[in-house]
Amino acid sequence: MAKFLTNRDENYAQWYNDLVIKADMAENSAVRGCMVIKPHGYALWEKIQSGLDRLFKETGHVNAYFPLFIPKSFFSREAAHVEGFAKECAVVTHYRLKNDPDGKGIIVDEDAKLEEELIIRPTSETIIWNSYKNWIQSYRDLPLLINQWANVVRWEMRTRLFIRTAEFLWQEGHTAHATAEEAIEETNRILNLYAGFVEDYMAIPVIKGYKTENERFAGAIDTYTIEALMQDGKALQAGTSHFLGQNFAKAFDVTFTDKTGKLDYVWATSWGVTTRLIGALIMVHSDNSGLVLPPRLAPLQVVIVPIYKSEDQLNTISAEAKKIKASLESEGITVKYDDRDTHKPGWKFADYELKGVPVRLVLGPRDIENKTVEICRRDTLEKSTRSTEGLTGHIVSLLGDIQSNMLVRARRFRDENTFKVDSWNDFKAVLDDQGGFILAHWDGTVETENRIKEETKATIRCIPLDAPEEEGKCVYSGKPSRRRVLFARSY
RNA sequence: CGGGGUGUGGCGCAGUUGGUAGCGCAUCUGGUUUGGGACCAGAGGGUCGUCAGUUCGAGUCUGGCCACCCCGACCA
Repeated sequence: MAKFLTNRDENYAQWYNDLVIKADMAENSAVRGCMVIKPHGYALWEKIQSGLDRLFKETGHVNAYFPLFIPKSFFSREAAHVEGFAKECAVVTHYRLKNDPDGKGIIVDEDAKLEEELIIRPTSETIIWNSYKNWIQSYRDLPLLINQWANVVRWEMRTRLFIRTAEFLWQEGHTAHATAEEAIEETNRILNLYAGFVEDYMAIPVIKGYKTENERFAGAIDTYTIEALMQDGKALQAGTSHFLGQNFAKAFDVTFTDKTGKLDYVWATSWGVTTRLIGALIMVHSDNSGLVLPPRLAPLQVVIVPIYKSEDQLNTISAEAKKIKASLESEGITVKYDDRDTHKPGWKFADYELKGVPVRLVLGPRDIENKTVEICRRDTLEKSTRSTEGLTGHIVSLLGDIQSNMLVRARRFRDENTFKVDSWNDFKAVLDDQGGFILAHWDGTVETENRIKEETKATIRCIPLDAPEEEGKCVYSGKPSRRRVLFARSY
C-alpha cells in the first residue's frame, strides 16, 4: 500500500498537495474548502469529461446548461429534497457592495437586499424541472435526455481534497420519461455506463448496487451506486444514478398527454459523477513514487528523456527521439520529448513518475550506438532495454498491458479485501484489523443499520445487484435475512 | 457546532529567561556536471495572521478577533 495512505502522521491530502497534483485548498476564508485544480490535475478531469461525454452521446443524451442560482422557493417544492440539502446551502442575499462610510474598505449594501434569496445550486433538479414544465406537453416530447457539465456548491462542515470539497465539478444528467419502466431502464443504463467507464478507463473495479433508504438521494425512490475500495480499506462512492419516480414532476407540475389522451406526471431520473473520481484514481493506484495513471486516462502517455554530455550527442539523440515520437503519434499515442537542459535526467525520471506517466523511454549515447532504447513502465517500475526495431508496435501493446494490469491488480486487491462475515465479533474484527468490504446478512431494518453505524462507523455501501439469494441471519440482530449486503467504512 | 492543534520569505520549519529575525528546500548569477531528484561559490526575498494592551523595547507576555489543519456530527 502506498505510504501516504498508511502513514497517519502525514495526511494523504498533504501528500498529493505537495507531490502530485498541486491542488491547493484555497487559502482565503471566503473560498474555504475549495480546490485550485492545477493544470496537471485538470487535464485528468478533461480526460474523464471527454470519455464520459462520448458515452452519453452514444446513448442519446445531449448537453445543456442551467443557471447557477436557484430561487429559494424552487428549492423547497420537494419536501425530502429540501430536507436533504437545506443544511449545506450557500445563500445569496445581496447583489451590491459599497464603500464603507467609515472608510473601512467595502461593505455589503443593505439597500441591495434581494427580495427572494438565491441558492447556489447544490444540485440542479429543481431549476431543471422548473424548465421541463414548459418543455414537456406530450408523449412526443419524451424521453428528454439532458446532461449538464457544471460546478455545484455544498457547504460541507468538513472538506477533504478531491473527496469532498465545498465546490466541485461534475456532470448531472436529468431525464424525463413516459413510463416508470423506461425511467428505471435509464437509471440502470447509466449505472452500467458509469461502471464500464470507471473500470475500462480508470482501471478501478466497482460494485454495482442500490442504496438502503437511509443512504438514498434526497427525493429519490431508488439510488443506484458504484462503490470502489481504496488502498486503505475504506470505501468510496464513485457515482450514483437515481430513479426519482414522479416526485419532481409532481413538485413542479410536469405533466404530459399520453397516446391514449390521458394526462399523467412524467417519470424522472438523475445521475452524476464528480471530481471525486480523481480522488479515487489517486487513492486506488498511487504508490510510493507517486501517481500511477492508466494509459487510457493519462493526458501524457509516453515521455522520452534524452541523456547526453555534448551538444553533438544531443543532436543525434534528438533526431532519433523525434522519429520515435512521430511514429508513436501516428498510432494516436500522446508523447512528449523532454529535452529541457534545465533539469537533469534523474530529476525528470522522478518527476514523471510522480505525475504517473505510464511509459518512459530513455535515449542515451549507449542506445544510439546499439540502436536500443530503455523502457520503463510506471505500473511496475520495471526497466528493460530493447531494440528500436518495431518499437512503436511494442509500445502500443505495452500501454494495453499496463491498462489491463492495473485493473487486474486493483481487482485482486479488492477481492483480497472483501470478506464474508457471519458473526458480530468477526464483523468488528475485520473492520479493526484491515478494513475492506464486508459481505454480511442484514435484517433490513433502519434500526439495525444505524446501530451498526454507531458501533463501528461502518455503513451499508449498497445492496449488490448480483447478490445471490441465500438464507442467513442478520450479523447484528440474528433475525432472518435473504441476502448479503455490502458494508464498509467509507469516505 | 464540540474536542485537539497550528498561524514566522514561494513551500516546510526553528526562534532560549522579552533586546529589533534565522535554517532547509525552491528562486536568481557564475562555474563544474548530466544512465535515478548534482556540487561549489555568491545573491535576492519576511510590516512574524490580526487588533488592542503591558513594557524603554514584543515573533516571544496578556486579552479579543480571524483563519487553517486533524478527530467527530454532515456528505458526491
